[in-house]
Amino acid sequence: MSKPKRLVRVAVPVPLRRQFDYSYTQSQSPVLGGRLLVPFGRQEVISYVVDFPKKTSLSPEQIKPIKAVIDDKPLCDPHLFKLIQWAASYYQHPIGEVFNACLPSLLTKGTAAQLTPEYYWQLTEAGQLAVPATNAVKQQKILQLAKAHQGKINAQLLQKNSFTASDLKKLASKGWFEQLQLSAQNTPLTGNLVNPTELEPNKEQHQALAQIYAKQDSFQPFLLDGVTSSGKTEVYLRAIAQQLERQKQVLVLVPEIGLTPQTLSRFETRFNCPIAMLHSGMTDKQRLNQWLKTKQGLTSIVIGTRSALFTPFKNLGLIIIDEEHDLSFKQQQGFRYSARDLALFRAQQLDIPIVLGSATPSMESQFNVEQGKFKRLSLTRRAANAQAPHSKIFDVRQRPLNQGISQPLKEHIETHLAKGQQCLIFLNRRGFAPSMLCHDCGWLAECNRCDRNMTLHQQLKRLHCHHCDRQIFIPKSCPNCQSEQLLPIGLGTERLEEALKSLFPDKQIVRVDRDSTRRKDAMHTIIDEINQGKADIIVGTQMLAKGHHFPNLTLVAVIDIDGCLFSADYRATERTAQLLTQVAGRAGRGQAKGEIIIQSHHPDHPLLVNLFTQNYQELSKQMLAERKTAQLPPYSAQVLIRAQANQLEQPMAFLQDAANVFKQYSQLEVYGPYPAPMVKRAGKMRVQLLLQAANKKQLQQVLNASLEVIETLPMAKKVRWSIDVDPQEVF
DNA sequence: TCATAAGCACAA
DNA sequence: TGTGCTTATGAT
Repeated sequence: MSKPKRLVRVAVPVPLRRQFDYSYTQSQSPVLGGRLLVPFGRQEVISYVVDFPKKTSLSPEQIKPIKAVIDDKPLCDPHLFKLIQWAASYYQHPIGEVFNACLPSLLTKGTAAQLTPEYYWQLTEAGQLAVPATNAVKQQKILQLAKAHQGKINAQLLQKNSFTASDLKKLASKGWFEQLQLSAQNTPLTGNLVNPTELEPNKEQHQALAQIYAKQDSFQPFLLDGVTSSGKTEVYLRAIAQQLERQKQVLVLVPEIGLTPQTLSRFETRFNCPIAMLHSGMTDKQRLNQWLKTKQGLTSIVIGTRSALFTPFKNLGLIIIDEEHDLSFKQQQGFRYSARDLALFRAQQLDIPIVLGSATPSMESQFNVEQGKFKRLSLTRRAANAQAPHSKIFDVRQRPLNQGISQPLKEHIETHLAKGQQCLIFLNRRGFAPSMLCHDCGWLAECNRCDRNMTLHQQLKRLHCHHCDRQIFIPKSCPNCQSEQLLPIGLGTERLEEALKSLFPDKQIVRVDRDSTRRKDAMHTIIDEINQGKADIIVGTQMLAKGHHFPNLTLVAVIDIDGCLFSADYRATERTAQLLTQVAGRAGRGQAKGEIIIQSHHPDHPLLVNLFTQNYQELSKQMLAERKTAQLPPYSAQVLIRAQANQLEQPMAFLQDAANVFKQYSQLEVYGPYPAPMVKRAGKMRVQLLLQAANKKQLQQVLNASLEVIETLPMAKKVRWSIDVDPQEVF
């Protein structure tokens, strides 16, 4: 008889929908939601405690003892722990991988969950008076930097100005600086957290706030539906202020590219409290520190992109989701969660209000308003003196286009420029040209690993596949017939910029796309330049569509939207309408009236006509009605099973087997399997299977019952497959 | 005949 | 997913 063992059930970060049991000794004390080091196969891995089972179906000799306990206190509070478990089950994703995706990367590697002290450098009296040698340029610059910041240089400032700690250590050895510890505990969380403001909310903002205030202690989702420049941010700031005064913390989620410096500085000037801004330039250590501080209640506001949703809070009082319609809230690979939807779960659990803001609300949120789950708060008036812009569709059929620009558009640009105003030319295609063609034999530059053309980047002198990242030098001659007549095909932002430079030789033209803003801080610099009036014409991709505020920008021109008007995906209309509305919203945010011009070969297309004779709000009512008639989400629920392998036959066969399993459930509609919109990507052949049920609950039931069977299908091991609950791109 | 690549099973 | 074992391929 073996004596009963102490058992612990853990989640291991492997793609297995299974949990594993280990034993531990009396001297070890693992905690729920804490980490363990366990032997796993031939390795040792970090794993997460999810349960302490009384008994197990395994025989005692199968159970290995744990190697070590890493945390003596839980990493996740019970709420976060429950959120993670719920998310793993809802998105049908292995729970160990979910833990890994939710925690700061240092914690997944086993780093202790302890705040490491942060240091800063303080300029000494000797440093104040120090005069470095004339050739010691770096020393001079560091001293200048210190003097510009009250003698204090912290790690961020150091990094931002590309100095290193060893530079400072050298100066410290001269006695010019001393290193001091920044104590987290001394940051004030009481007293005057909110700085006064002279901005008075208008009537609509007032009404919205009154409703939010009224629900300060209970779960209530609000859809803050406000046209561009109607002052959504001011509503956020005041709603936050109210929670701060009650000693509560606030979580603000923003889209990936929406972290505009302007919005951030508004937060910083308004609040006199520690704000954790989780941005991409942060080191892993800084991230962990902000995470730990927030958990201990040492920060008041957390602003971050989708993964910030999983920050633990001591006392969370409000969640805000800015630009809630934005696709970047849905992770598109691995653990495919929607931060917006999980935020709702979190708010419900904590019984706190949540505000989803957008000028172009998603169909899902409007549906929730319709169902009475969300309360709509409308802001219809543009702030201050801003007038609604005037919009026109230019029919470019049979008209000559000079690099995509029609003569009337050129004249409109001239008119605005003549008044000293700025123009934004929008083209959602980066690079010089979408492809390259041989004039003699018709050869086209295609990616050999994907079903797409390679984009021509003239500046980088490369052909670049935007789908698999393959890059090659531009060939001098055609690989097929050796002709040197290789021509760019189509129009990208690089080429448009070049064309505008020759059309308006005496004007300043800047380009804003992923390529021109790749360098660190480049975005910031460019935005500053635009606001200082150093740019007359701005060429940009959707990067510029959101959130930016350029007071002197009066003309927005959309060069080529035709490609977005026809798509098999039912969500394409919604996305195009959102994009156009957001881009249009950049015009006329200052005193002068704005103008929007859309060039199209389909000027009678219902989407364009409806968008401009009505507005997004009206159009979205129609779109919602169409979804209802067709029983498409949000009036139904979908899951997409994706599979890929080297040959098309394998994922096809697997998904056919899977489809046969799913077809046994009468609640389901099964569509497919069918080849993915881009069949070949990065050398893999991709196939998908779409499942639809009347609602999310039914879909969950079927998935829970059927995935065990799917996993054991013989083909399941031969292909790489994944589950996408509430998919964003179906066709 | 050896060396490397591809396929496969398994994890408590 | 990472590992190690087995099998296939192929160059010399």
